[in-house]
Amino acid sequence: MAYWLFKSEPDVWSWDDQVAKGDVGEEWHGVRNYQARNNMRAMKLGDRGFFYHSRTGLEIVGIVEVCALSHPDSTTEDHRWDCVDIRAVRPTGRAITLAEMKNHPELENMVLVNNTRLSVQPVSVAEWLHICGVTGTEP
DNA sequence: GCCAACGTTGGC
DNA sequence: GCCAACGTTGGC
Repeated sequence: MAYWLFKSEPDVWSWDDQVAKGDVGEEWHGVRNYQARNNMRAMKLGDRGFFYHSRTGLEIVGIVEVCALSHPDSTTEDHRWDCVDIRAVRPTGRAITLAEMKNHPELENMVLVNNTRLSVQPVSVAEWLHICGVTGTEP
């Protein structure tokens, strides 16, 4: 299983919105960046990801699961853009902010810390376990 | 709200 | 195919 991180501005699509979708989940549409798209194309069913609030909040608030493989983005006719569906699994034991993550040497190579602009990004197993441990979250 | 970083577009 | 101009993201 691989691990990922999904960014969303909570004003547009928040963790609460995601939770409200239940096990049906929601299409992660609107990504118009090749790197982020390629990450989604590489995802497998059951892969897990952190749900991160960008712009407002700047913190990881929950864990999601890939529940549909990459497919055409229903919000555009442009066939270049695909996306997966994700569903909420559980909130993190507590939120962890970007500022806090920057203070953890174990996370110094995390994409989130080094490339602020990639909206769908990989997370290493070590990073995943570290963040789960620190926040009291079942991995 | 500002602006740095980055990605994309398009003229040449 | 290069690169300047432009647009967008997202931290601050």
